[in-house]
Amino acid sequence: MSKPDPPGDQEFDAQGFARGIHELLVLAALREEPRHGYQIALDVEAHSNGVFRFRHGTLYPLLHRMEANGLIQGCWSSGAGRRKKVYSLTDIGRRHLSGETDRVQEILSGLMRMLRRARELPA
Amino acid sequence: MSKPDPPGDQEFDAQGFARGIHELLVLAALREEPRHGYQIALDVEAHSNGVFRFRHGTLYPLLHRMEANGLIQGCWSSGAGRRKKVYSLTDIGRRHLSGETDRVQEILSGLMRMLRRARELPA
DNA sequence: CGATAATATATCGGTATCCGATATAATGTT
DNA sequence: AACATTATATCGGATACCGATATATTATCG
Repeated sequence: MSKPDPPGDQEFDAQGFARGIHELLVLAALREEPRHGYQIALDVEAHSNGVFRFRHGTLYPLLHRMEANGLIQGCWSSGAGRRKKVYSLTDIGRRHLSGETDRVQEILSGLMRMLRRARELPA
Repeated sequence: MSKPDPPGDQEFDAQGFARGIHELLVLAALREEPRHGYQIALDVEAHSNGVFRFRHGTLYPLLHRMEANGLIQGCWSSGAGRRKKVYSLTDIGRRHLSGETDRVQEILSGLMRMLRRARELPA
């Protein structure tokens, strides 16, 4: 009763945040301009200094899910060359990104605070 | 072949980090002194400003897993009152915590960098 | 030109995790 | 006596991650 979330618009909470982290990375990667899947993976890897890496078995199902959920929209590039499905943010996705960024940053801050605390202890 | 990890000593990587975040929180909570499960939950909630909360269905299986994996060790308080299982860090758990803290902080830094990047963009 | 690597997308299935629901029981409170 | 809180435990559904596998095009190199 307290969760009227329509399927396709579940939000990150501190609990689910871990699960949804990849989703947020995709949204962030699409912030500037549309990209196709492979590009997103490279982008995320580059901008996280190689810390985050998408596996194929993770990336493509994720993109399908996010498209089904209305966060992104993909269209096949009709040009020459290899077929690519280029994704762009929908309004929902854009709102989602800006809305959740603050919250996730707060979560990360809390997390770093806890880790720092554990570090600073004398023994 | 590249993963000789004995069961019970899997480490966080950027991928698995999300999965193991609760584990790290438990380790951090036990850094100072032994605590029992319920106490750990309250501690984590307090020190994360309520951002992280353990559900029962998450906490206790997690503690059992971590004990089975040798990261923590629990013993039942034999005193009066409600029965409590008091957990303390093992050497492995302590090493794990200090070893992974750096790495996770690096991961979080990378994550925050990406989010900040997405925020700073003009439109 | 033929072989190999890199690009690019897709799906399946095993496994692990999270979490709501449910159960139990002792203690504190009113 | 009734109820809330403390305290632990387990089960099962839902979901996500990821290795493996498949397919096809383009680039590179000998």
